[in-house]
Amino acid sequence: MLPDGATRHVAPGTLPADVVRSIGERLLGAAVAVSVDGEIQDLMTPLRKGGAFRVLTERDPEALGVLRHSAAHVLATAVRRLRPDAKIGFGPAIDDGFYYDFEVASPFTPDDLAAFEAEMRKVVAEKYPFVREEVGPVEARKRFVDDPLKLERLDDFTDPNEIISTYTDGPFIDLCRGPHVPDTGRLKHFKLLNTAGAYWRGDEKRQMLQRIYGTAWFKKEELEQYLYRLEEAKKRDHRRLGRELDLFMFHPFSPGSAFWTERGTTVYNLLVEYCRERQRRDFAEIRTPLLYNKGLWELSGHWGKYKENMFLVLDNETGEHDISLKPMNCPSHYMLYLAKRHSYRELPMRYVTFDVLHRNELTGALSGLTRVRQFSQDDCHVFLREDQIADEVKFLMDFILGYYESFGLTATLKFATRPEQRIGEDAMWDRAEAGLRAALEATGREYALKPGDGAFYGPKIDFDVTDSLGRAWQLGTIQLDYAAPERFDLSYVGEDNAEHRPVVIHRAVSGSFERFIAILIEHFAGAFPTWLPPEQVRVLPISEEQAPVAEAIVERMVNAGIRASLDARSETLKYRIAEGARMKTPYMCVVGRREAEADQVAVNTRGAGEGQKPAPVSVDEFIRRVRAEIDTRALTLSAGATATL
RNA sequence: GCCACUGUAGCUCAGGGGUAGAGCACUCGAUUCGUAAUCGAGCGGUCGUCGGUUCAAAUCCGACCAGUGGCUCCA
Repeated sequence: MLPDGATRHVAPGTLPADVVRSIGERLLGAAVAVSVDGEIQDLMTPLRKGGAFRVLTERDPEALGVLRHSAAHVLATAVRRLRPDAKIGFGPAIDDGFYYDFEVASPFTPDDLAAFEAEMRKVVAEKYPFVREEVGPVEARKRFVDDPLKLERLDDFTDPNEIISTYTDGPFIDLCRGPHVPDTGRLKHFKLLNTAGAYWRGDEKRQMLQRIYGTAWFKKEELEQYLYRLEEAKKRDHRRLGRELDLFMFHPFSPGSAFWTERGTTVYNLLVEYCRERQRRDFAEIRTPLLYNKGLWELSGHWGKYKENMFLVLDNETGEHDISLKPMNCPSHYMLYLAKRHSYRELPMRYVTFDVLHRNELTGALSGLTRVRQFSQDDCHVFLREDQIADEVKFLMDFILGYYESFGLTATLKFATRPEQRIGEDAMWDRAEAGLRAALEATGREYALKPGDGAFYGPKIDFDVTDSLGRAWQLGTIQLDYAAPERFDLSYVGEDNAEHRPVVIHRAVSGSFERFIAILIEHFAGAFPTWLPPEQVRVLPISEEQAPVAEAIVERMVNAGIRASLDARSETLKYRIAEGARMKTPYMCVVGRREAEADQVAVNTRGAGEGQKPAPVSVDEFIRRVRAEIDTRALTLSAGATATL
């Protein structure tokens, strides 16, 4: 069945290429692959079933994955030519590109990368067809006798009747499911990007392979756009903007912990305040200690499962390292819950805290503000009855998504189930997963399934936001926990006057303020909405003559609760405008003779671009508008508008 | 923690066995300016740290520290 409704009847085993040829010879030249009932396959894999048949050309987004997968093979072909000793691992297509893993005696250098790319261009010029063959496991093993990694992969095929496919392009053969483009000549616009180490099969106990990353596109402009996008993303990088906007810094004396400048601290505190404000009504804020004896962690299970990540402190009296900085808040919240008897009437009970946490992250895992050793979460623990789970999850989800929305952020949802390393019995996990999933589905939102990705004490829903480089970061989370109430013997008194076991939900919204700020910096490219930046308004007198008037205007703004400052330096207006713009100040108010006489300011709005026509607004009116923007936490800047009100 | 790369002035970077460089920032002076960097002068670095090779090391080699990109882990 073709998209136009026509049908072709072919025998099973017919090659898609033949079907495409029957439609048109020209189409065959443009075809990259075909889609049969939504499944993508290449032109040289025999058809096994009929169905909706669609020819994929360079215009179809699904074809890109096929191209990139083939690009990985071309890369391997080139590497094998220049480094015949290289053993091949896996080489899939990924978002925006592809990679291939190799096991080699000595790692690749950047020079090698250039040589491989040049060799790839030769392989492309040679236009080797991708030839698919289907063999049994025994024959397959013969073909890869010299490739131990491929042999290990073949160990997974235990059925002797299994059909295994191989693809050959010129001198290179790979164990591969496909699909592929018809020949290596289809690959035109590509670039190798970098090398990296990667554990064989993602297992840190196995040997480290050398991975080469690359990108490939159908059109030259697409490749150029992609490379341009990478450059632009770097300009948004929160580490760079953090320095340029003078928000925070890092120092080798405390790797993984941020030093917040005066400006950065202002932003940080504003976010904490905002977060606190949104939770004032429905959550109870508490504070608990930072240091604990190991007894608490033994009770919670962290001592066994999480000790590697905890900073241990020497107890001078015992001479033992049996005190630790808390890496999580949960156990301390349970302590406070345990201090009283609770009625079913109190539930759900929500404890929230902003305490500082420390986690001893691996040095190689640290990254700017997104992965640090010291941070604060807006961490909440809800104690509730089992029958309240669905309502509570909905409440928390609405809260989290509403919070993101107020920043213009959107998150993707993940449902993560039991990991291998876990506490609690399977029956408990069955109940927890079913309960959380039901609550999640009741909200009707889309989500991705992440099997085995749950916390060691329970399944969770994660809220991910991506940074400017496309890396996903977990911000919010909702984690269901049946284990902790057991371990800590938590209880409440029910309607029946008997003791019952509550359920605990762990919840974070920002993930951590550190990570959240990183995401916000990149999301706004450093240009925060009016309520958030350290400096909201900068007032610039044109000459010394207006300096006293400008100073008085700043005073009025500050009294109105606006973070305004004066720039009356002996520099040209041009210079001061440029600097204010570089610091991404929302408004720059110029005061010249005309404005001074009329009690006005000429407002330059951030983002309006060079050569904008500054708007004269009365000082009182401008203050009123900025205040309104701050109070509503508006995401756009409009206080500079000239409209007469 | 593992693999690769990087580390030169506060920032961005050039230099690459033989006297340490630029622009910006900063300080001072001049300029008082109508919208995206005014001119001049000055200050500022034992070239990440420690060791080795060498007549001589910022430069070559090694270890360590930190950062970057990945892997593993993870808010």
